[in-house]
Amino acid sequence: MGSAKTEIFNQQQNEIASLAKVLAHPARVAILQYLFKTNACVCGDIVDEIGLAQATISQHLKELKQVGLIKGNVEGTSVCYCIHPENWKKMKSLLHEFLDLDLAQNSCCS
Amino acid sequence: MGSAKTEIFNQQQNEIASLAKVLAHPARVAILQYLFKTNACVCGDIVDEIGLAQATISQHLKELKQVGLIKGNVEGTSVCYCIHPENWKKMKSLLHEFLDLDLAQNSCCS
DNA sequence: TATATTAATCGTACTTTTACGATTAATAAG
DNA sequence: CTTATTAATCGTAAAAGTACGATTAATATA
Repeated sequence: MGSAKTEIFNQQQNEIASLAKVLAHPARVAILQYLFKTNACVCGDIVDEIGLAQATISQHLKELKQVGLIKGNVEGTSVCYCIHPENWKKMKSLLHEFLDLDLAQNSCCS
Repeated sequence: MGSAKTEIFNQQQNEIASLAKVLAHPARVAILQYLFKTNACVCGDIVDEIGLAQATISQHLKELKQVGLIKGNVEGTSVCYCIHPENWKKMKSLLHEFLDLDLAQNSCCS
């Protein structure tokens, strides 16, 4: 039905999925990398850096902001974006916890 | 248009997005966690463990198999699944590389 | 005040994802 | 050979995601 049955999963599973979902588009990955690279906050340069329409970038920025990975400051007519350090760290630890699950020494599927 | 403009992004960005996309559903997160937990490979138990229809689970398993995170062995009338250790490690290092980008000591957005 | 600039939002078209019942294919058991 | 079991695939409905032009809102400048 196009929408996941989140009720049947626990909070951690849904959180991991939500965070992964926001990383599941190359444009958003590129935006985050660009924000890390420029360090100083950036606004509409993102539109120039990435080759997508202004409306599309704005939409992606909204999603990144909604999960809390970035924050934006209004500066005159433009808006300055940057990584949200605390929330980035939270995401990191949540994903690390999942990614670092122990691999079985022997798997039955050879 | 529903499909991402992958041409305008580099390979790393597209790979990160692809891997994130497969983790972007709680059912697939739950399946992976269950495979880690059971260690020994599992087949249709996954359908019982998670409360989704057999066809839906089969679809999710297909996606996990397509990105290489799991593999399946036919055993009689049932199929045994497990984590693909090498590919899991590859995904881990790719995502770690991205997640561990350095945070700026001072961000201009206060 | 009028005009320019910047970014968010609206409306829309199209694609992909999610979910499930029904069917099919393959193997095991009688 | 027939029947049961298991899982993949098909078909389909509904929801969500992607992208962009056009519009709107807010601020800066002349």
